[in-house]
Amino acid sequence: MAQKPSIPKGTRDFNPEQVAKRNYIFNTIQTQFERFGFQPIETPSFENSDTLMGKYGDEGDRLIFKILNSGDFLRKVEDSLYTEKNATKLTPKISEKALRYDLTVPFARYVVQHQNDIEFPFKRYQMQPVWRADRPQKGRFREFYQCDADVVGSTSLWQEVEFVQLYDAVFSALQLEGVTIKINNRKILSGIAEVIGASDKLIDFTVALDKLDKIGEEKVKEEMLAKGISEEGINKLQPLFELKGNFATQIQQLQDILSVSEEGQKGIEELQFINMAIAELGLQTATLQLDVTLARGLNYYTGAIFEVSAPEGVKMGSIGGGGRYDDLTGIFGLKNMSGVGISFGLDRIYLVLEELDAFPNTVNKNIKALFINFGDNEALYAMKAVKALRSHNINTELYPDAAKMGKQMKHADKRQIPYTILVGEKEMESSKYTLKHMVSGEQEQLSLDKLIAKLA
RNA sequence: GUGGUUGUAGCUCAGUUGGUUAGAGCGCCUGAUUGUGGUUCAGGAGGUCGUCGGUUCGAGACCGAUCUUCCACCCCA
Repeated sequence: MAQKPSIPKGTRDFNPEQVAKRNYIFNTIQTQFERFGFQPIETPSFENSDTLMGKYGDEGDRLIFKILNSGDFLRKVEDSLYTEKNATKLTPKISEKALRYDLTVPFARYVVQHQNDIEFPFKRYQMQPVWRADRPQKGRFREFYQCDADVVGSTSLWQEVEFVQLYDAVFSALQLEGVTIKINNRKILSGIAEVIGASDKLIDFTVALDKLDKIGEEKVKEEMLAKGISEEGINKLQPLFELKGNFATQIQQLQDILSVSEEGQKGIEELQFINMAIAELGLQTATLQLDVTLARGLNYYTGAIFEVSAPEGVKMGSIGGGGRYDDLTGIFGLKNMSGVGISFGLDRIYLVLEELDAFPNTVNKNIKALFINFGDNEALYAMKAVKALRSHNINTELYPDAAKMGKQMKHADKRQIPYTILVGEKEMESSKYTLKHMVSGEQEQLSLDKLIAKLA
């Protein structure tokens, strides 16, 4: 009868230590979000399917977890549709709800739905799990947390500047030094596509360009050619493959390439604005880097595109991403509402901190001392001390059973509790408490006041 | 969704061309030690070899399916 228990692939249980570490990351991000003026909202874990479907491209639709209708959901399905076995057609008939795929689209829905109650510009943050029916890999799960901060209702580029500062603030607070904030602009990509006569193939063009790091110049050219971009156009890209120098000099070179594209020029202006502001304001530990091959979320980004990569040497995909979307709420019927935002991948940040051994020791919320139980008389006496310690904000507890002392000590040892406190007949007579430091093994006799002073 | 990979005790892993009762280290339990854990010593428990089916006199090993792990694509945090 007993079945071997298991959890679905791509999901995880978290033990107390892991939860403590995750909360540390959550709290750090939350503190910075609030410092920058963002306010929290939450949305349901599942949405109506039509809210989500079609917002992330075909690939995205495939990765959305659909929720089966309740009841006798097959009864209403026409026989012909059922026997056709076409999932794309059948799914909408048997599933009307789906699990949240990211936090941005539900946020857009939220803004449109509550537009009359929202004071714009609206800065919100949201830290909730999202689900993707992806095939799991390292740092890639089917249930994971995103921590998003977005602003809607402002086209000001100062927002982009703020988000670069926010990324820097969070990763500095996490003592995760050396992350790279990559930035690009949709208008630059459009401009380049325009210049090479491939405006209608923008997505194909950028998807290929995005792989430059991974597969190299030649393969990128091959892929572009295969997607129908002319050889002449690809030749015009040559200067792009040879971009060199810092942010400002790369911008200079881009300016030459994009001189004939109005949209490209606009993108350059925006990047210049952001770069100059950041150069003036400075960053604590992160680096801002122009990356013209960066092409994420093109289904809705219209201006800046951000991606954060882990410090060099850590093998991990991006640990954050974001960008500006001029018309995300448009699909829900609210026009002219520009948004810009960033996301932190909690689970990946966890893996990076773990790999770099960068969690502080203080994440542990363990109790500071365990009272040894010598029997009901002694336990009642000890409980009074427990109560006194707790009233001084000292985390402590009494071992519940009068078990053998060895067992109780071992329990304290296993839980890595720093102190044990012994209160037996001897101590009760002298009104003292025997405090044992578990690492050194040293013991001392203390009055209650001294005990509190020592552990507080 | 495509291609590959992994699964043996709580954990990490051995297990020969298919051959008796499947092993080790660590961990766990008991005792040496009825007011002292982490060290030591003695003893002990624990596995339908991921699951289902097939080949065979005989399967942990070979074959198939399925689930799971990890990796590369695709895509993405």
